[in-house]
Amino acid sequence: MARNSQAPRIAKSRVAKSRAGIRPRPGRARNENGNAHSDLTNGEIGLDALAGHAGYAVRRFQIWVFQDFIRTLGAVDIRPTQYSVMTVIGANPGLSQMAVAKRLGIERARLVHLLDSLEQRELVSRVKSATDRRSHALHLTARGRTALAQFKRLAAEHERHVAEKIGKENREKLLQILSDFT
Amino acid sequence: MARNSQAPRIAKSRVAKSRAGIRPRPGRARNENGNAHSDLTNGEIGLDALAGHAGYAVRRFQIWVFQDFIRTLGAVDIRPTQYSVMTVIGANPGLSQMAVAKRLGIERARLVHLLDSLEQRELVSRVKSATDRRSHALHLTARGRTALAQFKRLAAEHERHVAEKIGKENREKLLQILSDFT
DNA sequence: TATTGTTATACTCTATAACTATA
DNA sequence: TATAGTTATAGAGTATAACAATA
Repeated sequence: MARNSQAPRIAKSRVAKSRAGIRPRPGRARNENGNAHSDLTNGEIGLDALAGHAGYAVRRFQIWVFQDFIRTLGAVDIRPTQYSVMTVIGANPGLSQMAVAKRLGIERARLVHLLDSLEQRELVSRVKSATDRRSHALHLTARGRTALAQFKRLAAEHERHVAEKIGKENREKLLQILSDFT
Repeated sequence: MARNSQAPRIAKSRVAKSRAGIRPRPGRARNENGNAHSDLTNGEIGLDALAGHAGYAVRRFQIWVFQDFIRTLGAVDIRPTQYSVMTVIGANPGLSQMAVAKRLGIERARLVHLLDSLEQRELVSRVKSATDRRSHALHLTARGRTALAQFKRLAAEHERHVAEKIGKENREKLLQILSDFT
């Protein structure tokens, strides 16, 4: 083990850690609530402490959902953010990059790269705005419209996976609870 | 505008885009559903197309929740993942790094850096396991236990913010729906 | 002066691979 | 051989700052 070894070790630009002298009570593990692993009697790692935290559950769920989305749309190589960009442009052709970025909560600097990639694939095109020559009007190409229709069918399949995972009613309740965040 | 300008432009390792000839119908914007901005009558950007997508709502909600967590625990400089690591170690002292990583769905390589930072701040310590000298038993330091108690009070305040945002009942329903992901 | 799109940088997070010391 | 911890690297994603063209 490099860390904590007695031999001097080379560390590039990282602060020295774990001074060898400091070691806490290495005896029988006792948890911070005073009980000796009472939450481990089932052999699993106790996480009661995180159970009441909305953010933790939401994070884990979001990871699952995105992974399923990426898997389900893997054959067409479209990720969630790319899908959301194409969907917004498809429903609102002519939007500027700023407008799309604001609507989706994406940094405009990042949208540049997302659009570069979609434009290379000839799914989206930038058109110079006639009224404001600083801005681009965004459109789907003919190919992009056809492709988006397919992406939407796959996304619907993905939504069915979500419904299978948490239950149809729960999915609908979830969408209702989070409707402000759409 | 550098992009699409007629003058030659230097592009480092990026594929040439937007051949100047190809420009889609720049006329009146018409959306891909065939209706002319029927979803824009209120002056807002239509997103009906994303409304039924659980992943999108969950992503936006998760961003909000994490930002509030980071803000609420900003004074103690603890981020969600650091909090979850300390909480699991606090509730299950003596766990190995692998066990913590698996339980929280973190890459073990990433946990190394997370623990480096927590160890530098003397909140967590690695103790060589007596039974398996490859592994470290993880413990909170005395300082870590005191600190975690304070973090938990702040996290509880954060949860109240969540309840204010989506409603007390909705928060509880959400936790129930997502209980499998804890 | 302010805004749009762009470029660039830095930092976080994720995903991998390889290395070491152990088992 | 396999596993635990570590190091390193590459790709997303996020957050900023600065710049040119245009308003």
